[in-house]
Amino acid sequence: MTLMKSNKAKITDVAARAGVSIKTVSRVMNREANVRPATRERVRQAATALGYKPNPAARGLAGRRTFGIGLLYENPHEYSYTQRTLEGVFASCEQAGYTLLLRPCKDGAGEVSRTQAARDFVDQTRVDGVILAAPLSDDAGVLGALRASDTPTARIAPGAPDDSCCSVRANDRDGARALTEHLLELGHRRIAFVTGDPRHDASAQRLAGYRLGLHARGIAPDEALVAQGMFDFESGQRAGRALLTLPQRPTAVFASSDEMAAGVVAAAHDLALAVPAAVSVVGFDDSPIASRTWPALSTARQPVFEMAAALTRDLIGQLTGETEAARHRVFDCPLVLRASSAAPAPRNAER
Amino acid sequence: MTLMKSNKAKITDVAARAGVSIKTVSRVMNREANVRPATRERVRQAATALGYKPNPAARGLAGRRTFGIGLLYENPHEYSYTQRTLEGVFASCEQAGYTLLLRPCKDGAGEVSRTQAARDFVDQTRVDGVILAAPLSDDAGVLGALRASDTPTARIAPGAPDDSCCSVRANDRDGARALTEHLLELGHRRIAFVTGDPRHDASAQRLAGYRLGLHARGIAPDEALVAQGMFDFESGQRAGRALLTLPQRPTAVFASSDEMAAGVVAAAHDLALAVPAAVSVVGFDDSPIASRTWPALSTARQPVFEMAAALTRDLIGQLTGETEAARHRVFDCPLVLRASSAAPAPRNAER
DNA sequence: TAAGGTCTTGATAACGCTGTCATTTACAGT
DNA sequence: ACTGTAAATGACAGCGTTATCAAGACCTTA
Repeated sequence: MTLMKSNKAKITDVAARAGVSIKTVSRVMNREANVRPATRERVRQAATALGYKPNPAARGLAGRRTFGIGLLYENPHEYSYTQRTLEGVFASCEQAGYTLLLRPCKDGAGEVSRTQAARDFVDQTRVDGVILAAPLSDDAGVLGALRASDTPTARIAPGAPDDSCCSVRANDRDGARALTEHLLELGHRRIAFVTGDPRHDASAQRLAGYRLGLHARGIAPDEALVAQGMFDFESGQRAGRALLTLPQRPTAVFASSDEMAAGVVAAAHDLALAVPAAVSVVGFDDSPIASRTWPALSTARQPVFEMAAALTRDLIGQLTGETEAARHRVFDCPLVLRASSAAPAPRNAER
Repeated sequence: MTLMKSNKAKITDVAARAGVSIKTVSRVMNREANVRPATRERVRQAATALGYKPNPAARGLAGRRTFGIGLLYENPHEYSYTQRTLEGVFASCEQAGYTLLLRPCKDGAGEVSRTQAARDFVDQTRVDGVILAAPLSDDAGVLGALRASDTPTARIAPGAPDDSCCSVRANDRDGARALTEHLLELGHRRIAFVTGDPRHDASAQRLAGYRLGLHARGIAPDEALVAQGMFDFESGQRAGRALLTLPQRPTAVFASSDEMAAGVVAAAHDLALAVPAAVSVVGFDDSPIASRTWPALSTARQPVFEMAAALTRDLIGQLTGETEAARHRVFDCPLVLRASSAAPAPRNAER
């Protein structure tokens, strides 16, 4: 007869092999204090020898925690942003022994169903905590559902951080201001701006940064040079076409996302305007597309991975009781200068 | 005194309210047969009234299944591919009441650690099944670890489908061939090709399709026109530069991914070669970047979402025993013609 | 009307872990 | 050696489900 390797080692097997009670094994596996080093070692060896891995379901049932972190996001206007966020969240989860669960919340669904999605998600998974990507981080329904279910929450780029949730955001305003100043230093005076999705607080921040930059140089804001976008390529292209066919064409366009900036570049090409010779274009984010357009985009780097990783660490810290108060982190957005911005053509070259 | 809403309804509460045993509640919640409609309805109402949601940990512990599906992927050469895959997997998971767990396997880590990552993942999560994105779907170590742990697996774009795993793939060869024929029909004769990451089976398939297309028109293959790429922008740009500075410059370049095609377009711009006037460029995938370059890329659409969703359905079908044999699906890649391909300049315009 | 099913239902034992609390052991101070 | 306190350990009761299996209810059919 064949001696089949028994299925899976359980805590009792380890306890038996190490000659201790299951409780002691539990203590060792959970790195609890008050276990004699020799005992700890004995248990460790038994566990290794048996290839023991605690059953997460049993742990969850007995201990009322799942070691799961949920990431909720709406349909991304830009794939890489979500992906990089996810990677950052994962990195911190892995380090802390947590598992990452995902829940995309399709757009097109009304607010009610986003709320419902959040509710369903926590009911179905019982994650220990959730991370909300923008613009979900400002969705009152989702926030309410999470609070009702008593699930610790952390928010990415919330409009109004509050002290019940950790949060993280980029310093959009200063980044936008720096980018504006970069264009001003190159000699631009007519600088157009393409705004982002108004549901994201970042949109307002970036616009504010742009205005601040102009103001600091005493340039009067011209509302005709501000076009509405939605952070995506299409809206950028549309805005670009509108701005670049203005009677008094701007010499530079600051699109407040790289996607939109790529759209502006495409619009410029369509109009046979060379970038940056005829018009400079800058974006925001330093997403992959920034280095894939031609010419490559000058932009401000949003450290998405680092932001997500830090936020996740904070959330887990809160879960384990290591952290008391909610942390609110702000990350700077350093300029990344590439080929799409240059000094404007001399005056006589303009039409 | 305040009457606090009790914490969470459990199965005994529902059973009590409906006047049945917990087993009957369990049956109703799991849609099992052999429950009288009237009873079923009574239980349903009790469950709804109490806001009852089964505790997944308890379910997992007692029932030896977690209703979790894991998605393992390596660092994406292209963000949107992973993201779209993930969305497709999620869609099917949600529909079937499964939860999606994620595990990125960073590249740079050696094969051992990818294997270890897979092992750790299933140990830590005890998911019911795992989906492997390419090129993990051909990683012997990962495959072995999964088999050893007896975890049902489904593979995206595996090199050699076998009958123990469901799989799905695009018809890369025919798509590439159609794209090649498109260029031939436009009148191109010197068509260069940029290959993809040799670890992906798709790379070989696309190259084969290209060759088949040429062969069918009796065009002798010219190995000087085939450059090695890795599916990413950088390698495409490098290959593009090399190909476009050849003494006998090709009139069209078929880069076997959109990312690389974008790189070729950038290389053409760098060399002041107009696209498509001086050189046509086509890609493969129809990823977001295809419509964001200028000019927008002609390409073949890989229906990633649909592929991932179908594969996940198959896997879940296998888990629930509805499906017996492993299915292997193949999806066509329809051409998407945009602005980057056109008839070559007349002969006398060439150098 | 009784026998022989089939459909419904329930009692109760797992599932593998953590929490609680009691007990044992170790060690410092006298 | 003796007591007191702290550290280390273990017994055992859950945690909230599903699985097993037996029992009861309800039809058919002869």
